[in-house]
Amino acid sequence: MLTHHSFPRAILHVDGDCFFASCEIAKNPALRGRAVVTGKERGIASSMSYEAKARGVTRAMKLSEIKRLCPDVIILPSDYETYSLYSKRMYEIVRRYTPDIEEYSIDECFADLTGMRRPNKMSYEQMAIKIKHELDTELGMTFSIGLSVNKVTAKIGSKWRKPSGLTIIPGHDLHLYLNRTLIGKIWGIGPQTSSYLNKLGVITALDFATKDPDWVKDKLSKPFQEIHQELNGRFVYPLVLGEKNDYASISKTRTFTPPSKDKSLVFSQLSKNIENACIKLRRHNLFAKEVAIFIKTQEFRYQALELKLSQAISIPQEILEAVREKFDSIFKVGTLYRATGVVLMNLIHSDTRTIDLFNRYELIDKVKKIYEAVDSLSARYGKHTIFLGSSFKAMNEPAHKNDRGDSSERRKNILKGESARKRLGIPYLGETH
DNA sequence: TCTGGGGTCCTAGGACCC
DNA sequence: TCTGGGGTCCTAGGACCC
Repeated sequence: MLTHHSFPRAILHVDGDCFFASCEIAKNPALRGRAVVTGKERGIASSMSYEAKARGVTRAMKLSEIKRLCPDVIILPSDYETYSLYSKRMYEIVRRYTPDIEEYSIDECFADLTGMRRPNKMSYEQMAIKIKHELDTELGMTFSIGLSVNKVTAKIGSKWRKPSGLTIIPGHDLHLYLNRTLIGKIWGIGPQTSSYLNKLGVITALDFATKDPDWVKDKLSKPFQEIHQELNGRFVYPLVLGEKNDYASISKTRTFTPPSKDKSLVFSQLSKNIENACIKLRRHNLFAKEVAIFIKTQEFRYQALELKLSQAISIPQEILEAVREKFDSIFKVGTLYRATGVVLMNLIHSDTRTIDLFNRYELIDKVKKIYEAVDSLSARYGKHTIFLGSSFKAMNEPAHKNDRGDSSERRKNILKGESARKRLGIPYLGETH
């Protein structure tokens, strides 16, 4: 075993440059050279081409603001099917050089190239160069790449020069890069921790890396001790190999405009979210044993409830049944609501033979047949061809449908919001802020 | 950084048990 | 009604990521 004397790894991080906008341009080359922005369906920019960035367009900027800055901008709705396709092609190109790929997100992946010099008959650097070249030319967009000794430092590399950068950071040069990187820019160090560290006199990543491990242990929790290790060149975070198909939780959240006091409308919004969450659940052959729902007021306060289901389920009716009466206990008359959401937790795979599933094979079979039909109709005619009566009111509101139309009706429903940094917490029974 | 949406992991502290 | 300590499991909430 090699666990005792560790050898340097060769970890690659690949990051698509303004990925969504680049996919749109790759798909439609007539857009090349233009200011392209995606996120039309939300009313705010989610990705923009460098031409748009050069004109001052930033993430989460309102479309009206963008048009003012840049009247000839092309604004497109997000097209996740296309982005996923390009994403898969990205993984496959990297996979030519190693089977050890982590499909980290739609526009990023990690690859462990360690030990592949002999089979590939080239150095790690040559592999990085070839991978980048193949990605750029075959996909028609640019990628930024980092090559280093672990995931955290490979990420520093891919961020070092953008767009279209390739940065190699050997272990013995790490300090040169860390010295020029603010601690808050390190993967896994967020605003809380970086301002805390700043107060302790830690400004750069090198300041942090050179602290004693005992000091770090004393001041911070485990994830940060691990980051500290990686910044010192150790390999701590393994790559998560293979396709992502199991989930710890599945959630669906939607903000609707305008906010409403109408109980049946709010409930139908929730119903729609539950339906969509269940579609995803079934797509992955999963069943949920726990569900949390919440409604969010105009003042961003949450009312939530959580229930454990006696049986694992994957159809919305059962969840709705369980939720319906309880909904009344959290819904406050006269309060304006702006969003609803559902989180399905405690998920189990359908081929896991558990007692409660076993007893329900008959039902599951029946429901499965119905929903197979529903899901296939939805696939053919659009996601919302068939929906529950309880979702009806929500279906009449086109605000967030991903259609490419641009009716005035759509326009008036476009979200006025900006981006949120805060993750939605799900407080247990009652309110927080 | 004033409010999208979808995830993951960790930890402190309470409940409960011996 | 005071006094000890240790272990495990669970949950709410925090922090972070894309």
